[in-house]
Formats: sequence, C-alpha cells, structure tokens
Amino acid sequence: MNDSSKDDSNARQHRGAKRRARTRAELLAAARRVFAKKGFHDTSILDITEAADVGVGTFYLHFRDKDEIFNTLIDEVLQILEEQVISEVRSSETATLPVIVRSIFRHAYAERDLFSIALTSGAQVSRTIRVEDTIAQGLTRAFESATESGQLQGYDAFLLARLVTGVIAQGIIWWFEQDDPGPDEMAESVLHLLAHGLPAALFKERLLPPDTAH
Amino acid sequence: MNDSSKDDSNARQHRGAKRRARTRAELLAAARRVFAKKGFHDTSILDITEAADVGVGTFYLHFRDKDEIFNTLIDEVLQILEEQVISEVRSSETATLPVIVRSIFRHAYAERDLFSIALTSGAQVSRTIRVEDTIAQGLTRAFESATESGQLQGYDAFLLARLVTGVIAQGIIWWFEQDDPGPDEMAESVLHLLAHGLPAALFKERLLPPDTAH
Amino acid sequence: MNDSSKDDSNARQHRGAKRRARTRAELLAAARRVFAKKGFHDTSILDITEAADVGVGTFYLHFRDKDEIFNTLIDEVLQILEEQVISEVRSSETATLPVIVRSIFRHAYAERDLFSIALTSGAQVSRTIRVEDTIAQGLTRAFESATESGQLQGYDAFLLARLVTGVIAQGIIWWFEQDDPGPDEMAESVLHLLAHGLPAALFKERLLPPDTAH
Amino acid sequence: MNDSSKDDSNARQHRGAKRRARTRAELLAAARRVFAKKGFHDTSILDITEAADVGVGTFYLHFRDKDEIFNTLIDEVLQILEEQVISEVRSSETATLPVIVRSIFRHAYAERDLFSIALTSGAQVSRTIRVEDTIAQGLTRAFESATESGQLQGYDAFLLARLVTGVIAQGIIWWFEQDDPGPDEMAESVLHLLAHGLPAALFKERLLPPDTAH
DNA sequence: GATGAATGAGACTTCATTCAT
DNA sequence: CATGAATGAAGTCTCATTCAT
Repeated sequence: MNDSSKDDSNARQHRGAKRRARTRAELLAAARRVFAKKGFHDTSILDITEAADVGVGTFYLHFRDKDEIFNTLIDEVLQILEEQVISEVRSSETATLPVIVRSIFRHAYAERDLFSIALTSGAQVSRTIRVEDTIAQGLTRAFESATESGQLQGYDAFLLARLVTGVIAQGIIWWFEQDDPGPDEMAESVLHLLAHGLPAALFKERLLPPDTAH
Repeated sequence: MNDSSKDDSNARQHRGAKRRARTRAELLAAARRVFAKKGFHDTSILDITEAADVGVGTFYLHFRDKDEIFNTLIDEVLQILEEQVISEVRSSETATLPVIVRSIFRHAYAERDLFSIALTSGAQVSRTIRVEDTIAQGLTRAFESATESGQLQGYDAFLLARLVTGVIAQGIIWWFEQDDPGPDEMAESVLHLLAHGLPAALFKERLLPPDTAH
Repeated sequence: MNDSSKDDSNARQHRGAKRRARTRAELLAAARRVFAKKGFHDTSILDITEAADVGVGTFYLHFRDKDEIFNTLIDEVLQILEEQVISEVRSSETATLPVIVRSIFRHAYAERDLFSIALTSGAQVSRTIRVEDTIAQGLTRAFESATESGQLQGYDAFLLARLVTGVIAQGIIWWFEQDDPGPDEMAESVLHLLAHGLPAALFKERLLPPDTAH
Repeated sequence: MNDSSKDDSNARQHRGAKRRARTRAELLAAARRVFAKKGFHDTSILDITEAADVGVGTFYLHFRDKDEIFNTLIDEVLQILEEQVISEVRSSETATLPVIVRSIFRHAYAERDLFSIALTSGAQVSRTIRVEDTIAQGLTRAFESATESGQLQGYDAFLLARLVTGVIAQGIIWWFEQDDPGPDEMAESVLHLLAHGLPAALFKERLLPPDTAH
C-alpha cells in the first residue's frame, strides 16, 4: 500500500467516522429531549429514533439498549459537571464550600432537563450512574482535605457528604418543580441552612400542641 | 323472600365481604414482598398474583393496575407514619424537631422494605404519592406554628421543610444501602447537622488546591 | 374445603384444561399443515397462530418457540411409529425384517407430510429428534437379538442399522418427491436390495468406458 | 485516447480482475469455514464478510444472497467430485461399482466439512443443488450401461441409484458424527452390504419375541 | 367472587440490502 | 471495486387486560 492509497483509505474512514459520530450525537440529543418529555420508562427506542430522524436499526448500531444511551447521557453531563466544578473551584480565590455549592447549582440549572430525569429516573435503570453518587463523591473528596487538617473532627466525612448531597438534590428537584428562584438564590438558601443550621427555637419549643384528647 | 333466606343472604354477603377483604390483603402483602425483591418496574401483575396465590383475574377485582396497588401500599404506610409520628410527638413532653425526626427514622426503619421502594421507584409511577411530599408536608405543618410565633423569621418554611426532607430522605437511602447504624444514631447525625450546620472551617478554608497548571 | 366446593373446583379445572388441550391440539395441527406447506424455516409463529385461528400470544402459552412445537410434532409421530411397528411386528407370526420394513413404510406413507418435513428439515432445529435416529435405534434393537444368536457375525449391528436406515430414508424421500408407487411396492424394492444385494455384474463389469483421451 | 493510456487501462483492468477474483475466492473460503462452524441457517452475511475480512457491501458485488454463495460452494465441490470420480474410474483397470464407491467416500472424506453441511443443510436452501442428486445421477449413468447390456434386468435403475445413494449418504453422515473409521473401511462396509445383502437369517428368524400379553 | 386461558398491542431486535463516499 | 453506515421489514416475545366458566 503506497502513501496515496493510505491517505485515501484514511480519508474514507474519516468521512465514515464523521457521519457515524454525527448520527450518534443526533441520537443522544434526541434521547435527551424525549426522556425529558416522557420520562425514562415511557420512552421507547422508536420514540428516540423518530425524534432523531433515523431508522430504528440505526439505534442498535450505536447503543445496546435504552439503559446504555441513558447512562451515556448521564455520564456525559456528570463528567462535564465534575470538570466544570473542579475548574471553577480551582480558579476561584476562595475554594470554599459555598463556591462548590454555587457551582453545582449553576450547572444543574444549565442542564435542568437532564438533571431532572437523572434525579428521578435513576433507580429504574440497572447499574445506573447515580447523580447523587457523583455529587457525594465530589463532596467527599473536598471534605477529606478538611478531615486531614482536623477541621472535621467528630464528623463522618462520608455521611456528611451524603447528607449535604441530599439537601442539594432535594433543592434541585423542588426547584425544578416550582421553577422558582434562580440558581444563586437557591444556593444561598441551601448554604444558609448548611452554615447555621435551623433556628434553635425548633429544638426547644413545642411544634405541635400536646394531645389533650382525654 | 322470607326471613331465613334473608338471614342467609346476609350471612353470605358477610362471608363474601370477609373473603374479599382477605384476598385484597393477600394481594397487598404479596405486592409488597415482590416490589421489595424485584423493584417496581420489573414486577408484573402475574408476579403479584402468583405470590398471593390467587388467579390473575382476581387482581382486577381489587385494583385497576400496578400503579394503584403501589399507591395503595405507599398510602397505607404513609398514613401509619403520619398517625404514629403525630401521636408520638403529641404524647411527648417536648414536641421539638428532634422528637419528630427520631420518630420518622424509627418508622422508616421498621418499614425499611417499603420505604426503600417508595424512595427510589416513586418517579416511575404516574401520579404517585411521594414519600418526600408527605414528610415535607408534615414538617411544613410543624414549622408553621414556629413561623407564626416569629421564630422562623427570614426563612421560607416551605423550602426549609423541603431541604430538611432532603437530608432525611438521603439519610434513609444511604442508610439502607449501607445497612449501617441503627435509626437513633442516624437521627442524631442528621439532627446534629441540622442544629449546628457544618463546621465553619468548610466556609473559610480552601477545600481544593488552586490550579497551578501554569 | 368441603366436597361440593372441591367438586366444583375440579369441574372448573377440568373445563379449563379441556379448552387448553383443545387449543394446544389446534396449534399442533396448524403447525403440521404450515410446516408441510412452507417448510420449517419459512414458517413464522404468526403463520402457525393464524392457521390455528388463535392469538399470537396463545402460542407462547403452550410452546416456548418454534423448535419446541416442531420437536413435539415429530416426537408424537415417532412415538406412534414406534408403538405401531412394535405392535404390528409382535402380532405377526413371522417377525422378520420384511415385516418391520413394510410396517415402517406403511406408517411413513400414512404420515407423509410430517415425515417429509422431518427428514428434510431436521438439521435446522437445534437438538432435534431425528427420524433417522429413531428408525436406526429400532433396527439396532431388532438386530441385537440376531447378534446374540450369532447370526450377524462379522457385522457391526450399529453401522448396519444405520445403513439400512439410509436406504429406508432415501426410499421415503425419493418416493415423496416422485409420488410414485404405493408403500408396499417401495418396501419390496428396498427389501429386494437388502436381501440379495446388487447384481453381481456391477461388481465385475466396467461401468464406464476407459479413458482413451490420449 | 492514445496507446499508452490504452495499455494502462488494460493493465488496470487486469489488475482489477485479479483483485476481484481474489476477493471472491476469499468470500468463498470464508463462507465455507463459517458454514462448517455455525451451519447454514445461523450464518449471516456479516459473519461471512467478517471472516473474509471484507466490507459487507462487497458481498453483494459477488453473490446475490446466502443461497447463491452456498450453492456455488456446493457446486464447486460437486463438480470436483464428479470430475475426480470419473477420472479415477476411467483410469482404473476395473471400472466397477467398488471403484466408484471407494472414490466417492475418499472424496467426501477429503471435503468432510462441506459434505457435512451439504448433506444436512440442503433442505433449507431454496432451489438447492442437492449432493444426493448428484451422486444419484452419477450412479444412474453408471447403471445405465449395465441396463443396456441387460445385466440389471428386473431392476429400476433410477430407484436403485437412489437407494444406493441413501446408503452412501447415511454412511457419510454417520461417519462424520462418529468420526469413526477411515474412508476405505467405510466403503468396504457399504460395499459388503451392497454386494451380499443382509444375512439371510434376518429374513427368516423372529427379531422380536411375539406379543404374549394375553 | 374467583379463575386462568386467550388475546393482541407494542416493545425489542436482527439482518439482508442499499448507496454515498 | 470496495466500504460500512444506515435502513426498515419482519420476526420474536411479553404482559396488561378481558371474559367465559
């Protein structure tokens, strides 16, 4: 095989690969739209391929099944989330928890459709990459440095990361349902709770009148 | 129709009603077992009727579809949760948040199988009664009295209830996955976080080294 | 459960079972017709259920897949073949090879459609019961008594059974294609060959002129 | 168009033809391997092209479909079989049946993989060239000279050819399954049966005890 | 009320075949 | 000529639901 034929075959391969990549991207984009609209379970392969305007069979050229495309989608977003949060935090002068939390909320807001599906449909996908896991992992890593310098004495870093994840996740879900404040307000509310805890009164005063039935 | 036949038919009706109720209860119990074992989505009506040892058709005499039996199941547990928490809290001398939270964790622990399904499969059921909603509602009610007496000034009671729900829910999920500490330890961890917030250091110190790439 | 309810449930079960059996029989009969007409490979489950005038799903209530119904069909006929041949041979005064061979041909003729499929489609079905195997087995058993009494000295009973099976099978196939003579004439031709072998001339004289090309 | 460019194009054409032939041969060889391994039905065009290390589309430049390549394959082998048997027989001093049969077995042994598929998958291919037909045809031709010289009086040459084919085919199949003796031993067994028929005892003695059930 | 055989819509998946490159 | 991505027809199979008994 001489150079020209090699170039030729490379060029051919390249053209094919480009088309392939484009189709794959169309499938991913379509899946995202359809999942957001109908939810994971009510979406069929046909729904996706029709939305992507490709043949049914084409789907199977790129993904094994619905789980795989879903996981790919989540994976993609989570990877971007991770990268962006890390880069944002690193480049910030004060890489404190507020910076992290705000960054997460901002990203979640930008990708609201996908986060919405991911946070509510996760459990029905076998071997799913759970968003919560990724957030918790990231927080755990952040907390570890604090643990090492003794600032988290008396706390279980893992559990703490998990609980904070709970607040964040619930914040995101509530927020999508309400379509309420912007990401920064949400972040502030969450951060305020995390910083100061609930008002002391809740721990001292009766919240319900006593049972005086008899 | 004479008296005796009337008595007879009454008796028959009564027997019929009892039998009907028993069958229904068997279906619910079976559904619970099967959902816990295979998850909501992977459970078929046949699975349930086989576990209940009744005919397939019998299912439809008692429930419209899988969603309905699932919701009935959740409903049942949530109603009991609500009643128990209220009664426990009312009869406690100090009806403070810790009492409520502990009560919730204890109940979730007692019904772990159902809570586990309810917290992770909720989204795939159309028009589901979400566990989170019930907890959040209860908390909201509790917070309202505090709001009225001005102790929650500056806080949005709804959002707060939601965020606290997030911590509790995540606590329960994590806890089921880890099969970790008992309900009271979990409640303490959550309460500690809610009472004091995270250590101040997390808000002041760098959690990740700055980007020194160049 | 008292007697009357037991009778009741038995009767109900019986009615259900009868319907079930009837449907199954209809499926088998339909499969037989369709296989005979289109061959094994070109027959779809839909073809069978349409011919049987039942829903597609019904098929799967009775058979796992196409292989299973095919094997059931063959099995059925082979079992009848075996029973009939044995009974015919046993009740004959002279239970010699000719009696066996005639009996086989007669039965094959009576069930020509199925034998035709069975002899030509066998290999495409995984783990098929091959007609040839059953015939060969029967012959082997018959030959064994002869072996024991020393009448087959110098012969391998298994191989012999197989070769005789070959003649019979080929006879049946040829015969179906030609739609030629009746079963007894075929049997006679085959038996004549088996009794006397080919004319000695074939073993002595040139059958093709020598190569005189150069 | 000048001479040099004509030469050029001729050379190119020639190169093209050679390449084309090579690809075709690779496809045939690959098909043979794959058919032998997975059987006709379970082999897909993709299987073949992958084994041949060519693109899927290339297949269609050389063959219409799976049937065609299969038939080409069988054709090829049968033609060689015919040529070799004829040449072997012609060059033999005694061109008798034993020479023919031995020659067939030897060739079948040499091409065992293909014969195995051809003898068992034949029926699933539409308009197939059946191995049996070719063998039977050859034998018929051989028998005809005997018929003409009156040595087969009382026999139907066609039927006889067919039955002998049956013995041979069954011999080959059995033999492949058993992976048993060499080609010459098989040929001897078959020839012995064909020469002398089965032992007379089988036609006189009971092969099964009479039915003494009552 | 209880049963379970039957139904058929609808989902999944494969694979022969085409065609732009 | 060779390629392989795309296509969609055709088949398989499951399962919620009905209905005669």
